[in-house]
Amino acid sequence: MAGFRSEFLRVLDERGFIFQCTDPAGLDALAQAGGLVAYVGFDCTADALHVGNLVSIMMLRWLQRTGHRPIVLVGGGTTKVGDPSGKDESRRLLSDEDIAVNKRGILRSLQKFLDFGEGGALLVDNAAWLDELRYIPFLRRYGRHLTVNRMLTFESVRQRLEREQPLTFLEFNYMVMQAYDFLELARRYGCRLQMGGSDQWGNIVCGIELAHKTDRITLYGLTSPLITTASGAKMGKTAQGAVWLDDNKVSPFAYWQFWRNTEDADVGRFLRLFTELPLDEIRRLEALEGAELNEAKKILAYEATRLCHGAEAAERAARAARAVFEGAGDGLEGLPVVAVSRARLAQGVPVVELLTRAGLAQSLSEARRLIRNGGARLDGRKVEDERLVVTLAMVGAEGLKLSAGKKRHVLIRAES
RNA sequence: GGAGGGGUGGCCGAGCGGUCAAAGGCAGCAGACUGUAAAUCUGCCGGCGUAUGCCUACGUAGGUUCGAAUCCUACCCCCUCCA
Repeated sequence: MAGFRSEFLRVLDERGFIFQCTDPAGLDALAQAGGLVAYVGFDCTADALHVGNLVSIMMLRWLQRTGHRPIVLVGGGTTKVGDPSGKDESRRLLSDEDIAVNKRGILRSLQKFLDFGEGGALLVDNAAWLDELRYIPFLRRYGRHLTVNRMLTFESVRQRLEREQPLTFLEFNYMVMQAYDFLELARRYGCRLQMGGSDQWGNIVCGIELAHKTDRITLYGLTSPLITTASGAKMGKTAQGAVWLDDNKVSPFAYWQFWRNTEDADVGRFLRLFTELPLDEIRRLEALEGAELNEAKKILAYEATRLCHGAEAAERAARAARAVFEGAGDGLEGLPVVAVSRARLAQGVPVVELLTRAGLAQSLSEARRLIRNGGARLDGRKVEDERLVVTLAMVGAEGLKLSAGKKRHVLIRAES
């Protein structure tokens, strides 16, 4: 599918964003003409986005950078229905309040990547039209164009049926809602393209077909490959769950570390997808071998963190990493800080409690185990006694580095 | 509506009156080896805890028993077949 003429598709293609496209040539021409409006939908099930959403976000970012207009559709309405594509069990239904909170968080995550200023990216909530949809008129107008035969062939549905897991009518309607969203966005904002992960293909196509039948307009769909790590794990899921793009949930230091720990085989691919470095630079970096490749990982970590948290935070994270892992300089202030009151420290705080508070262990028992396994350290020295009590003097003015294993570190600070 | 099967720790999955905080696998955490990689090996892996100690847990609620994840009753949920 080489030879795109529009900058937008060329970039996406070269960087590995394209999995399927309904009509590459047609879309290319449209993009070439300029002023393309495209959207990606995010559901509202959490109060932030995570690394798993990053591919879509980067596609929107490139869209904007190459002179087009991104629309972010949050599923305030569809979240009330629940996407069956996840193939797990039905999702829990959220209240309006949850959804409102989540929407704000999602916007917060996105603002770092997209410009929502005048004439820029648009944030739209499909509750605007879905909430007041009237059943009979809707069925008469759109239901006639959608055949169950067709819908049953979609992957998301087929999987459920084959696995003999229940698929409720409510969920079955998800794709209808999403199809209608596309149509509605086309009407309201002239949106012509929907992008998403490869699991969204069926839903996207459904919208394209609907729009063609009702409004006789041609819409386009573009999906990105499902990103897994070289060893097959789903991207962006780690120990504590998702790697969030929100610095309140995942510190810039932890975010930087996430990228730094990329598997060798993924470095090139991730540089293309998750940074904006020029391709020849990336080719040079991914050609590095053995331990040299670590340099590429640091650059990946820096660039990815910069996009998400800004240059300054990325810098601090990089410095903290150098201090912690290479013993170079004092960049410890870049570590996530856990503040403990002076008064508390004056009385003495058990290390196990500190470990738990710092999020390095989930319970006191786990903290204890960590110590028994020899994984807990204070300023680099192994904690031998699980009953150890940390005092104000130990923390000092500089703070005290508390570590769980080689990779998780936190700075304990006294606070008045 | 009828008949049958099933609900066990984050997931899968054994257990079917005591020796069960519950085999095994996956995931996770830590240690060793390395390059903050991968692979491999070792340990840990409900909570509280100085503790051979206590608490919570095998769908829910009761009951039988010295003792129940295991037996009985009711209820809820899921699946299969029949109508």
